[in-house]
Amino acid sequence: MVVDTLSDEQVDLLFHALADATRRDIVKRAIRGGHSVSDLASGYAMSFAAVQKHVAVLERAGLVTKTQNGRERLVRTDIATINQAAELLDEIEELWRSRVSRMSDLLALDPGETQ
Amino acid sequence: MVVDTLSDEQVDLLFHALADATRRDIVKRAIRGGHSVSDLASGYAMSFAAVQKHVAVLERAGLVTKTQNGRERLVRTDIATINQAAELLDEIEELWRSRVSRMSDLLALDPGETQ
DNA sequence: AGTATCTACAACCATTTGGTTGTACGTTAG
DNA sequence: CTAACGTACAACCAAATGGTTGTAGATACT
Repeated sequence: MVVDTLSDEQVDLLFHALADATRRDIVKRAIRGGHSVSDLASGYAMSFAAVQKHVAVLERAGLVTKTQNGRERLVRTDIATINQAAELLDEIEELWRSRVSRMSDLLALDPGETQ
Repeated sequence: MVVDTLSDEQVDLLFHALADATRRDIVKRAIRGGHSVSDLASGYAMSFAAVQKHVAVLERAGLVTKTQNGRERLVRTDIATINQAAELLDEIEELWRSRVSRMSDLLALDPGETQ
């Protein structure tokens, strides 16, 4: 179930791509696929080229893929990459769970703070 | 179980804070707590001030908190914020699941590709 | 008291980001 | 063929990032 060993640089690209509201919106809109870049661009108050750059950032991060369809490029979200990002956070939570369960930590915590 | 309604700006801060290997490492090291800023700084090949800035970025994102202890500031990871980030990605995955389950999508997918 | 340690913060700098406009090229429609 | 559309990419610009050094204030040690 663990897909990982993304490099630090790849993880940087991943989270950086997600750190922008427009890009997160594009990811959601591209889940169904079938949206061209200009189709996506029409939904935002910025130039086509700006949206094109956002899509490129998402593409570099592996969050979307583009497939040519005539003169358009159809954008589709790669849900597996979203899943990898979620797993990275799960790993941190797992680390938290395992470390907090040590006796020394439990003794230092208030009774209600263990969960 | 849903904790959300983080603003777009807060989500930006969250993912941006996670988009740096040094900061992700600090988050992991600060899970147990008890590390001062200079303690953390000694582990990286950069100045104290640089690490201090990284901690400030994490603090603004709500990923760590600092508590004064004499002349030091002890840094501790706020696991709830990590959880919020994970939930944001889960929401996207949920969106994917719900949309992909529409008939029009199912018809276009290979039998084994629906899960 | 005097010194060393930990932190905060300002100033500075090179690079990256996120936006713009303009140009060029492939593809579709008349 | 010509015109319109969708895309790619370069050049440019202001602002943010990620690093540095230097200065100053609190706290602890002897």
